[in-house]
Amino acid sequence: MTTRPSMSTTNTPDRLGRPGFAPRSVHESDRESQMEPPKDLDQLHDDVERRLAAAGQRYTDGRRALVSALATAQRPLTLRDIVSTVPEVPQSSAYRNLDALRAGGIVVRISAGGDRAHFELAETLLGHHHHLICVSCGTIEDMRIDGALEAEVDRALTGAAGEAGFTPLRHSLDLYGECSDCGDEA
Amino acid sequence: MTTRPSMSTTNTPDRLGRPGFAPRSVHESDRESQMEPPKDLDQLHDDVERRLAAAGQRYTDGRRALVSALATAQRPLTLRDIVSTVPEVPQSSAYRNLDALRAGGIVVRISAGGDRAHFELAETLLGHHHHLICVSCGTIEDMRIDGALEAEVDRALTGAAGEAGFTPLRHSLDLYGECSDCGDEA
DNA sequence: GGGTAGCTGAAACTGATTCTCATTCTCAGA
DNA sequence: TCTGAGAATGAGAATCAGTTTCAGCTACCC
Repeated sequence: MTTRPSMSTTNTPDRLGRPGFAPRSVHESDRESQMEPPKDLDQLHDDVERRLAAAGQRYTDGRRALVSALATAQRPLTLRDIVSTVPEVPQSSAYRNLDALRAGGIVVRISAGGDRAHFELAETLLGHHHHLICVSCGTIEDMRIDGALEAEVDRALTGAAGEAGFTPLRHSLDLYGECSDCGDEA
Repeated sequence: MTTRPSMSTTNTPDRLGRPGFAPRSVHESDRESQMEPPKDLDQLHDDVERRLAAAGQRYTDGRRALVSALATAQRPLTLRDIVSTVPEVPQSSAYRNLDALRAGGIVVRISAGGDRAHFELAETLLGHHHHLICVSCGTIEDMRIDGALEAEVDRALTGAAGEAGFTPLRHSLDLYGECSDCGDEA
């Protein structure tokens, strides 16, 4: 369960965090050995194109630009971030295309970081990870934790869910705090 | 302007779960022994009143009604839920008072469950807990997990946060899935 | 070339949340 | 009991993220 990209993604091709595209955070050098070598952007685009095709959708320039922006950013972005990074894609198209990418299991939407939604590539592309969320500026960074602990958490949650008659799909484990930038200011 | 990025509870008294007010989920009988006996509503109101007073704010009827609604609900509520439970408090006052209660560390706002925010009593009143979030109907239920695992998660997160130069405040561990109601329908 | 389904951009719309402002309430001090 | 200051309230307007609509465009198949 854990990793199912996102609720709406009923057509997601594969299951658990298959590490994929480039590593994104500074603190994962220790994982590098267990990961496939990071894909480059071209490989990512090929992968995305294949998935969209499987979902009967085209991989247009606009969508390609969005995926590039998300892949390059190394962290979840708000719609505003995305639109300012890729100004040639108007807001409405950005929303619509992110939606198409979500339906294709390429992108997930995160609601944790305050008022506005963040978007990032799905865990099937990035691997399972968690978030560091700055309570001051709302920035979200990726982080990974030990696999064994991950499994234990998953087991505990599944147990608790069962007791409540709840069918588990995935978990989210986020840490709220102050990022180095905001902490320094204080 | 209230704009303080939602989680602005920078004045929250303490970090991770000090158990307090009544137990709220079915699966915590095993914790009961380690908790203070559950407070009743009157005690809760006294506590809240004291905290608000300390923050230089009054505990008016409207605020009291909101706290009662949240305490009675046994789960996080949306603004809509709250207003329909306490129709004598108009929407604008509800938002404003929830804000005051947030500033006083009485209430927290949860953004996990989709588009609309949920509100619940702070962990200093309810004890540390997590959420089961239904991806179909958006309902959120409380749940608790084993204390030892909790500590381990906390340690792991704090470690990862440190590496990223991040000052940890609290974590959130939520399970997404389908609640029994929505699962049954399918 | 013609047809068609999927895309696009602009603009209007929706719904949650916040702000404004006139009015009312509370409470300490006179 | 009265008063003034400041806090709180209620109604409605404003804001803003996100969604929908619609007419025009494009890629692709025949």
